[in-house]
Amino acid sequence: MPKISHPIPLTDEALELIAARFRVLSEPTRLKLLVALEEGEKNVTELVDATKATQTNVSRQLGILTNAGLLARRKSGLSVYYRIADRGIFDLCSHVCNSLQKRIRKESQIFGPNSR
Amino acid sequence: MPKISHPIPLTDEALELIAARFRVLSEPTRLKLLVALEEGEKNVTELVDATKATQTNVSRQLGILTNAGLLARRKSGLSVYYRIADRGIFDLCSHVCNSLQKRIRKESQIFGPNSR
DNA sequence: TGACAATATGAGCATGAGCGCATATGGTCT
DNA sequence: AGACCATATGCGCTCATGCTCATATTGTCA
Repeated sequence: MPKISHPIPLTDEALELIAARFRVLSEPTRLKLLVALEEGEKNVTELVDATKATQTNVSRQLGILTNAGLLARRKSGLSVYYRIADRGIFDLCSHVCNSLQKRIRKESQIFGPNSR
Repeated sequence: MPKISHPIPLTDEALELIAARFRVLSEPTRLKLLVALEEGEKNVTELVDATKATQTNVSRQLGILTNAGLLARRKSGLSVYYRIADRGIFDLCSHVCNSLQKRIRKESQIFGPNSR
């Protein structure tokens, strides 16, 4: 079992920052916004339509994502357009997806390969 | 801007699961436990020492990590040994670290390379 | 079996986060 | 300026979560 050498020493403060980043990604509404923005930038109204959330909530979550550095804002007339600022998050998501799939496969084996 | 084709369709339920996984990783205490276990398995008492948290809290967080599938348990006499069950989390963490470093570098540029 | 050690768990408290309502802010057009 | 639209924000409610104290559970050993 090789010990991973971290690029950064994992002090309490570093762990705090990492946890904060994960926390930003830990809400379905915010993930939904990120997914909606994957195809390209959208304004708030479009995002409200895409996510079926209220305008208030969408604005709030966009704010959180933006000052976490995940989104960027661009104002144009009355509208504000948001876009992904850190595409690395999609890597994160697909890693998580793989891990979840692996786990689900493993769990379904417990009930036998040909159950239900 | 290429559209990423997700291995899994990102339904609301899928996003819920992904968010839940991120939520598990969004607490410094739990991250500290994962880091402590990176070098190899440890029992609860050792983890209490390593993290300076209370025994109650360590047990609780270990429980959460375990039934998220990130840790595995092994009982031996009075002790219970925990180990990393999904080493992919360290990839996740280093991705986040890189992303955070990039961001910090970018922000410090705003104040000029020779500020402070 | 009884004493003891390691771990887990129930109850309660305090804090934080998501959400909606109403309203504020900032921009456009006539 | 005034009406109107898109977005942001203060306030309050509710629910989830982390934490601790006390206690239960499980295993060991004399």
